[in-house]
Amino acid sequence: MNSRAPENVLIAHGHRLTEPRQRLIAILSQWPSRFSAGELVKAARKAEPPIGRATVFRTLGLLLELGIVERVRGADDSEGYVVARRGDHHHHLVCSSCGRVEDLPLCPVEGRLKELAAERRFQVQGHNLEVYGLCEGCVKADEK
Amino acid sequence: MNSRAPENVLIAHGHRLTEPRQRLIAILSQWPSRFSAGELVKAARKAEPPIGRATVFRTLGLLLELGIVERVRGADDSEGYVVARRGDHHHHLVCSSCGRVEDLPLCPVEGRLKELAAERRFQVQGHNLEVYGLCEGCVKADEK
DNA sequence: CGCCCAGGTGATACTAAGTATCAATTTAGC
DNA sequence: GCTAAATTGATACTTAGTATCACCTGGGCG
Repeated sequence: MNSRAPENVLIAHGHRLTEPRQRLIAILSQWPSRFSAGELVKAARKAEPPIGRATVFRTLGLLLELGIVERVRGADDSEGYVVARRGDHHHHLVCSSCGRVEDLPLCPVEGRLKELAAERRFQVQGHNLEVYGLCEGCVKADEK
Repeated sequence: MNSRAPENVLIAHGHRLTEPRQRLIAILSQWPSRFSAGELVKAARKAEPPIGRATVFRTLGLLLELGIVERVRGADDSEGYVVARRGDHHHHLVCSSCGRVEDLPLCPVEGRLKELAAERRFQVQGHNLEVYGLCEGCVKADEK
C-alpha cells in the first residue's frame, strides 16, 4: 500500500493510530486549501464525537514533525497550514490575493547559498523560503 | 543628518515623533540581539515613565512597516525581532545554537526565482528567506 | 481472548502575541 | 497659545499554543 499515507507514516514512526487521529487526518484530507489552527479546532469540535482542542494541537504538531502538514506564511506575515503534497524538499508560492499555495519543487537557493554561507563561515543546516505574489488566476482577474 | 535614523524615517513618513516612540527607539538601539515581543513589552514597562503595552505593539508594527525592525524566524519556528542593520534587500543567517542573526546581503534567490515562477505563470511580488545553521563561533564551540 | 500499561485524550487553565475600543492626552502646524 | 488630528494607555478580547492531570484505549503478550 501507499507508505506515504499519513496513517502509515504515523505507525512507521512508532505512534499509535488512534481514532481521534484518524478522524483528524480524514478532516485534513478533505481540506481544500490553507487553514489556520483555529479553523481546524473548530472543524474538529463540530465532528461527531468532537475532538478536543488539545488533541488537535498535539496532532497538528505531530503531523508537522512528520512532514504531513506544512506551515505556510503569507506576505503579510499571516500564518497557516497546508497538507503537504510532496515529501521532498520544496518551497511555496503563496498567492497574496486568494491565499492559494502552490509547490515549487525546484529550489532556487541550493548551490548559490552554500557558496555565500561558506564565505561567511556559516554552517548551513537548512533554509526556508516563501515566495509571495499573484497566482495565474488572480493575475487574470486583476487585468480585467 | 542621518536620514536613515529611525526618528527621521518616522517623520519622513508623516508619523509623529512622540516621546514614547523616542524612548522605545532608544531602548531598541541598545538591544544586543534578537528579542521577542514580550521582552520588549517588559523592558518598556520597566522604563520610567512606563510605556504601555498597546503602544509597544503599535510602535513595533510601525517600525516593522518602515523597515527599522525586522521579523526573524528560527529553525524551530521560533519568532523574534531584530533591529535592521541595513535598508536594502537582504536575508538572515540565524544561528540555531546561540540565536545570533547575521545579515546576508547577497540574495541567492534573485534571477533563478524569476525564471522558475515565470514558467508557472506566477507573478512574484516578493520573497522571504531565512537560513539557519551554526554561526562561526558555535561551529568552533561544537568542535571542541 | 482478555489483561495491562504506555501512550493518548480531553478538560481546564495558563502564557504569548496580538487586535479593538475609547476616553484622555499630546503633537505640530497655524 | 489654540486646535484638530494623531497618539496614548487602560482594558478587554482573540488566536495560537503549552502544561497539567485524571481518565481512557490501542495493541502487544500470554
